[in-house]
Parts: sequence; structure tokens; C-alpha cells
Amino acid sequence: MGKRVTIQDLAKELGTTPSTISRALHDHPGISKSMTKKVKELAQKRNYRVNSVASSLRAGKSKTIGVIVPMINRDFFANVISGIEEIAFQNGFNVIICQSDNKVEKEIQHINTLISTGVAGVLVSLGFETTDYTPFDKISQLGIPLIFFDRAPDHEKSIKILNNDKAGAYKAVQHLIDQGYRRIAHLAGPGNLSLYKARKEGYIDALKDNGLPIEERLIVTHNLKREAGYEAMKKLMNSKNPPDAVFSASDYSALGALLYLKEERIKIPEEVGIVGFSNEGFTKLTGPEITSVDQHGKEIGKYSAKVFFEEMTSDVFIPRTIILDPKLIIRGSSLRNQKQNT
Amino acid sequence: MGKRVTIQDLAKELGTTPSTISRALHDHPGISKSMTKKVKELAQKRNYRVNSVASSLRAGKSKTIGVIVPMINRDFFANVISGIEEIAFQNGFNVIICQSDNKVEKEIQHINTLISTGVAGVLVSLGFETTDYTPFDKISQLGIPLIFFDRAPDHEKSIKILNNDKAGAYKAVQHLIDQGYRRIAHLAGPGNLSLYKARKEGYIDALKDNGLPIEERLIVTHNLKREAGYEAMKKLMNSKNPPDAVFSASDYSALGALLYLKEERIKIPEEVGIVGFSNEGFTKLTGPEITSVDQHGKEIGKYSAKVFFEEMTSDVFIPRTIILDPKLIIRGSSLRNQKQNT
DNA sequence: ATAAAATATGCAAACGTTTGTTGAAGAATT
DNA sequence: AATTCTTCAACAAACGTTTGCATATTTTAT
Repeated sequence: MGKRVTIQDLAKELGTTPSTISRALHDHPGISKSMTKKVKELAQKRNYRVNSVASSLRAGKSKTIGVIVPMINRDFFANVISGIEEIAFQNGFNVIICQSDNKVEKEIQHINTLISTGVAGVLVSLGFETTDYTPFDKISQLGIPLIFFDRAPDHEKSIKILNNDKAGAYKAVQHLIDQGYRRIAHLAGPGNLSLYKARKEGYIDALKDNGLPIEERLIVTHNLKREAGYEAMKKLMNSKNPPDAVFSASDYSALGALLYLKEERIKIPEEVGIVGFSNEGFTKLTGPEITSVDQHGKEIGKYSAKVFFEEMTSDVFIPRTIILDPKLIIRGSSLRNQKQNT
Repeated sequence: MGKRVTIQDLAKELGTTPSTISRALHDHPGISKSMTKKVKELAQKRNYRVNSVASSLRAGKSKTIGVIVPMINRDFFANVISGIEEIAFQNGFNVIICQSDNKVEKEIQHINTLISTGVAGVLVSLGFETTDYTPFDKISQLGIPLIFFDRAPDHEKSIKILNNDKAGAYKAVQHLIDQGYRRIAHLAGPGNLSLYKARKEGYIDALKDNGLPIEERLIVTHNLKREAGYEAMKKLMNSKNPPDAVFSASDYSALGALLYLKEERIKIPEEVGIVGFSNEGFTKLTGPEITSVDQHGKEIGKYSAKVFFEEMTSDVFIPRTIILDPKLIIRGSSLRNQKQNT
């Protein structure tokens, strides 16, 4: 249970002062080569590690980034975090992860602890229910860069890294149309979230651009869960003029739909095509595998972290929105023509 | 971009000193009720947040727990982290997540940054390749509680929270035997990891206890991946006296096995039964769903965090191993009798 | 009324690092 | 030889909080 080696211990041992040690370790030009070398060797030998708490205090901020996500046990968020970490560690930062569990109170609590911790920046993906964004203002007011990804406020005064949900949805539906499907249903998410609104718009636009009718009865708003997808599909298939394809705003409900169809021995993709959204890991484990829109979480994470570092060094704040184009991963559930993966 | 409110600002405003403010905020008995009230009200009004960097420096340690895991985008680890976070936040701590990516160098790097950050404790699940545990000694030497979970060193001088892999495997194989399977193959993990050794032992013991022969040809060591499971199953099924069930040390290879069997139109569970390990999310999404051994990650996480807090407050270090019993989740891939889920 | 005890607050140091300023010594210039 | 420059290192203050000790005030006991 040895005591931690400080800069002062090194100073004493070399008969010099803490300031010299500090400068030597940072390759300050005012320190002679010989001294710098001596100091570094001793530091190495004594296994010195900078006390970042002390240096954070002195500097007024720490080398830590706070990340708030609804939950980490979703492929997408886990990947985003991986991406953030990668860039952060490259820059000598580390990452504090906070789960909001989609609860507003937890978000607020996390904001407070992150401020207390003196994080250098905060990256956030909002919870479902969050409509009041003022708690986040505290962060910016303190001059701490704040970046939203994936689920962001709908006002214009923040920095956001988003998926082009509309384009993703458009691609998905266009693909279904290309495959010859004509009555395409949509399992839509809660309308209050702009991201689901965008997916629905992409769906509608694709239909319109192809001269297909928009049928309200084919649009089912649901809670994105597997069970809801199952039930929605059941209802749709038992309606008068059932759809020949479904584009779901969620992979989970796409899976639900798939399970219902398999139960009824309705052939996928021959009779009904399916496309989901998010490219969850399980989409390539089903039979048939589910075509899905990939949001490349890791890229979003990397991007968000990079934007944070930009922001940290710049002193002018420019609200902006960066939109990454998602990619359609075509798999068996929607591929009834010859066409191959793009 | 307001400046952060400090204890000194409050002191000035109330015409008192920082020490009084600090004590009042901590309900120190030496401060009068009236003063305490005044201080707290002002703190609230000015939106004061303690600067935990400063208090960490003063205290010599921070209210942060470091967690090192191979990767977070695995259900098990994501759940463990959820569990750790839950307990940590209840105690006013937060959590720094580090991914080792199963690389030794990354582990070492993370150890160093965590020490620099002044974490109050470190919870670790080792990477695959880690055989030299001395880098972790630095942590304990500094008096920082160090707790291993799931993948731990095999020496006796540390605190470990483990799954009873042997018991889990035993349960799995016993279940297969109960279901009438008799030639049960085992897809084993790398033998140098004690956890896979334990699973293999559980498999062997269960066979022995039921008077079944141990056949070396039915034990295939593989890298736990889906493709390896597929190939292993192919080889097994094309051997002279093929197995009628397979117990895999990994859900991914269990899935590979399942996919091979389905491709060959071999009926599951009628002709061949399958049991996996880890209860990954996708096991209940396949057709049929895969029976698997659940390691209840969240519980392990909670437990580990609790042990850390115990350790933090105790001053005697007692190496110990806590073994949690995993649960067999019985699903369609192994259920050919009437017996129901337990 | 005085001494002792209890209560409430202030003072100052400490945690380890960083950095502006100062000063001493040696090198270069005149 | 005297002066100016340059190079290197030391000094000291600061970041915000906490806490042992000292001090001032009030209360209680004698």
C-alpha cells in the first residue's frame, strides 16, 4: 500500500523544485535538455503518474467527457460509445457514461453530477420523454461544449449530430418499391419524436415520388416493441386489402412482424417484404435475415467526439447540425429480385 | 457563459467564510441551525454545485469508480455496467467505462489513466489474453480496492465475483439428459481460460453422474464464434455416430450450430437439441429459441459494486471469491418433452 | 459575579499541479 | 573589463474544498 509519487517527491530527490519537474515533464523549452532527461528518467523509475485531479483543479477543467444516453445495452448506443471512447482516448481523455433510462429526472441528476465532476464536455442523446431542454442550458452557460447526437432538441441553437432518418426511410421504401412491392405498410414511432416523424416523411415521400397512394390504414403508430410489431402485423394482414410489404421504424417491431408472418406461414420475402430500422445485431440472425437501415453508431460516436474537440478549442459558438447518411443493408427479408447488396 | 459559483462566492455574499459554508452544506453539528438554513437557501438560489475536483483533491480520492471490460457491446457486459451504475449512483459515485478490446496494452493504459484520475476503486473483467496480472497490482498497492468479475486471475489473492460456470454447464447438460438426449456434444472454449475449463468440467461431470460415456470425439474446442459453431456442427453431424444434442460454451456458436442444422433440415429439438451459454438477447429471437444459461449480468454488476463499497469502508483486505449461481433458461431448442420452464 | 463549559465561527494550512515573474549565472558583445 | 543577452531554475500564487485548531460569544453552574 505504497503512497502515490508526486511531483514534489521527484523534486526533492533531484534537489530541485516542483515547477521544474512539471515543466520538464511537459517539455517546456525553458528547461535544459539534460535536466529534462534526468527528470523523465526518474519519473519513469519511480513510476510517477500525474495526478489529474490536481491538474484539473488547477486548469479549471478535467480531461473527461460526459456521455448521457438512454441506455447502453442497445447495439446502437454501445457502438456510439465505442466510437466516442476511441477518439477520446486518442486525445488523452476519458469518458463517463450515464444512463438516463429515458427518464427526465435521471437526466437532470446526471447533468448535475457531470457539472460537479468538471467534465470538459457533454455528449447527449435525449430520452424519449424529454421535451424541456432548459436543464441542458446550464451546461452551455458554464462554457462547457454540449453536443447532441441521434436524439436532439428541435430548436436551432445547439450542435447536433444526426442521422438522416428521412433519407434512410426513403432508401428503405424505394428499395421495397424496386423489389416490386406496391402496398407498403409503415409501423411508425411516436409522432412527438422528430426522428420518427422524419422516418414517416421519408416513407411518404418515397411513395409519392413513385406515384403510389398514401393509405392511412397502412400506417400504424406503435411503441416500437416486438409485441407491438406482432400485433400490428396481425391486424394489417387481416384487413381487407393487406399490405405486401412493411417498413418499420424499429427492428424490434420488424422482428415482431416477421414472427407473425412465419407463424402464419406467409412467405418472406415472396409474399410480404420487411425492412426494419437500426440494423440491430439480431437482424442478421433471423430467418430470413432482416433488411435494415444502418445508422453506423460507431461513426456517429467518433464524429460527435471530434466535434467536441473542435468545439473545445474554438471560442466562437456556431450552432450547427451535421447529418450523416445512413446505409440500407439489404438482406433476405426484402430481396425477391435478382438485385444484390449495395 | 456565467462563471461557476464557488463556496467563496457564497461566503462573501453572506459575510462569512468558506469553512462555515462548507460545514453548513454538510450539516456539521458545530454550525447553528439558522446559519445552516441561510447557507442552504443561498446555495440553492445561486445554483451552487460542489466542485468535486477540488474536493477530490482535498480528500485524496474521487467519487468515481473505474470499470474495465473487454467490450461494452455485449449484452452481458452492458448489463453488468448497468448494474454497477445503479449502485454507484445510489451512492453518489459515477462510473468511468474503459474498453480493453481484449488487448493487454489497452488494459495497462486504462489502469494508468484510472490511477491518474484518482478513482476510488476499479472493477475489472479481464481480456482473453491477459495472463500477467502484475499491472493490476499497482492498483492495490495504492490502496485502491480492486475487484474482478466474470473473468478473473486464477490466483487466490484477489476479490472475485464469478459465475458458477461449472454449475451452469452441469444444469444445461443435465437438462439435455432429462430431455432424453444421450450423445451430447460440447463446443468448448479455449482451454487456457478457467471459465471455459469450468464449463467443460460441468459438462463432463453431468455425463459421468448420469452414467454416460465421455467421448473425446464429441468435444470440439473452438473460438466461440458463430462460424466456428457452424463448422463444428457440420463436422460432428457428418461423423460416424453423430450427436443428438450439443451444449455450447457460447451462444454465438450455438447459433451457428442451429443455422447448420436448419440448413440441413434436421429438426430442432426433435432430432438434435441445442443449449448455449450466456443468454444473449438474440437467443429468444431465433426459431426455435435457444435454451441458454443466463449469467444475470445486472446482478453481477450490482454485486460487484456493493462489494466495492464494502471494501472501501473496511480496512482489512480479505481475498475472497463470490460465486453466483447461473440460471438455465429453457426454450424451444432443447425442449422435446412436456417439461416446462423452470 | 465569576469561572467553567458549551456553542458557533474564523483562521490557516493542505491536497498536487501549473505558470507568471523574478533572479542568478554564464555567454556574448562592446 | 564592463555591459548586455541568454539560458536555466526557483519562488510563489492560484485552483476550490475541507478540517484541526484557535478564538469569540453565549450559556450554565457555582
